[in-house]
Amino acid sequence: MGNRDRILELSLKLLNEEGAQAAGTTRIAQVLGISPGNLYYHFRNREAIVRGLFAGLEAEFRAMMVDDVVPPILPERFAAFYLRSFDVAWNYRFFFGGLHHLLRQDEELAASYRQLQAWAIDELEGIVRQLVKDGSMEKPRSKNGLRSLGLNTWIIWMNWIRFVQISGRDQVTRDDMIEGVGQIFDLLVPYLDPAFEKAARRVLTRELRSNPT
Amino acid sequence: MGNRDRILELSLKLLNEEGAQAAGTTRIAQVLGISPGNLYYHFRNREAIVRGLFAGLEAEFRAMMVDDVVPPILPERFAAFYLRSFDVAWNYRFFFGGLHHLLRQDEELAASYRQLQAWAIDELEGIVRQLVKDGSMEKPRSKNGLRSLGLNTWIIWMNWIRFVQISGRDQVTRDDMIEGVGQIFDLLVPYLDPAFEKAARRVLTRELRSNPT
DNA sequence: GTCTATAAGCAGATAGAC
DNA sequence: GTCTATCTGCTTATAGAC
Repeated sequence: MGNRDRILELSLKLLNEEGAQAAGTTRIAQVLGISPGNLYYHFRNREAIVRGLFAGLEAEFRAMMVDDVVPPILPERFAAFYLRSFDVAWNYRFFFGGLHHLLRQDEELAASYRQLQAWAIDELEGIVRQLVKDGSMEKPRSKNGLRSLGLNTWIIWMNWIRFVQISGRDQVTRDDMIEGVGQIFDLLVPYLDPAFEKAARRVLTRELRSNPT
Repeated sequence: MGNRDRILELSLKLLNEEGAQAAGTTRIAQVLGISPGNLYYHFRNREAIVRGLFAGLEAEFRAMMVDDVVPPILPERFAAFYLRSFDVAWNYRFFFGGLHHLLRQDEELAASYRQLQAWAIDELEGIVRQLVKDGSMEKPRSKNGLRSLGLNTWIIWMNWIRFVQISGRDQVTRDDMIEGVGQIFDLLVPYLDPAFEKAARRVLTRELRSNPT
C-alpha cells in the first residue's frame, strides 16, 4: 500500500475519532511516520485529503444504492439496506459531524456533496414510491407526501450519528445504529403494510439480539 | 450597553454569518473597535463567549415552550409555536451548524446542551401526547410511537437550518423556515385529525403569502 | 518519492500601564 | 474597564537536498 492510501486511511481514522477539524496535516504525517513534505507531495493541501475521503463515501454510497435497491423491495432487503446505509454513515461519520464547516471552506467539495445529496433524496423518494407500487405501502394523502417522506428520511439518516454522538453516550454501539434504522422505520410505519413492517422489524430485532451490549 | 453585551451581540452575528469556527477573538475585538485585552477582561476565553450565547438560546427556547405550549393545543397555536421555534433556531444557527465541534471542545457546554436537549425531547413528546389527549390526534399503534415521534421532530427541527444552508441556497429566506415547519407537520400528518391539520396548514400558507420571495 | 528545514500567518491568551 | 504590546504555540504550506 502506497503512502497516498496510508494517508487517506489514517486521516479517515483520525478525523472520525477526533472530529473533522481536529487532525492537522502535521499530525497525520507524524503518526504515519512520514514527513509533512511527503504528505504534500501526495495531496496539494488538506482539503484535497478530505475530498479524497469524500470520494470513498460517495463510491460506497452509490454502490449500496445500486446493489440493494432492486424492485420489488422485500422487507428483509429493505431492512438490510437501511442497516448497511448506517454502516456507511458510520464509516464516514466525521463528514456529517463537520459538514457545515467542510463545505464552507471548499467550494469544490460542496458542489460534489450537493450533487450526491440531491441524487440520494431522489433515490429515497424512489424507494417509498416503489413500496407503493409493490403494494407494501399506502400512498400518503397529501400532494407532496412521498417527496416529503424521502426528505425526512434523508435528514434523519444524515444526522442520526451526529445526534447519538452529541448526546454523549460514552460508546456508540451497533445497537445505536439499529435504533437509527428504527427511527426511519417509524417515519414510514403509518403507511406501511403491517405484515411488511413486521417482517422488516424482525430483521432489526434479530440484529439487536446478535449484538448484545 | 456595556462591552460585554456588545461582544455577545457581535459574536452571535459573526458566528451566524461565517460559521461557528470562523470568527476568532482577535477579529471580534477588532470589528468591535475594542482591544483583545478588553475582550478577555469580560470573558475568560473564547469558549466562555459561546457559553454566553448558548445561555441566550436556552433562555429563548425555554420561554417559548412555557409561553406557547398551553393545553388544549389549538391548531393556530400549534403552527405559531413551530414557526417561532424556527425563528429561535435561526437566530442561533451557528450553534447547530458547529454543534459537534463546539461540544467536543467544551465539556461544560456539552453538559448544558445535553440537559436542554433531553428536556426538549420530553416536551416535544409531551406536545404530541397532549394532542392525543385533546382528541386532535390518533395514537400511534406501536409501543414507543409517541416517543419516537417526539425524537424525530427534534432531529428534523435541530437540523433543518443546517440542511438548508449546506444545500446551497444563495439566500435562506423565511419561506425556508416555513418549509421546515411543513416537514415537521408531515411527521404528524398521518395521525392528525384532518380538520386540525387543515387549520394549522392554513396558518403556514398565510405566512408564505405574507412573505413573497 | 521522500526527506529536512523553515517560512508565513494566525490563533488564543496574558502582563502591566493607564 | 480599557488600553498597548507581546508571547507562545499552532497551523498550512513550500523550497530544495537526496
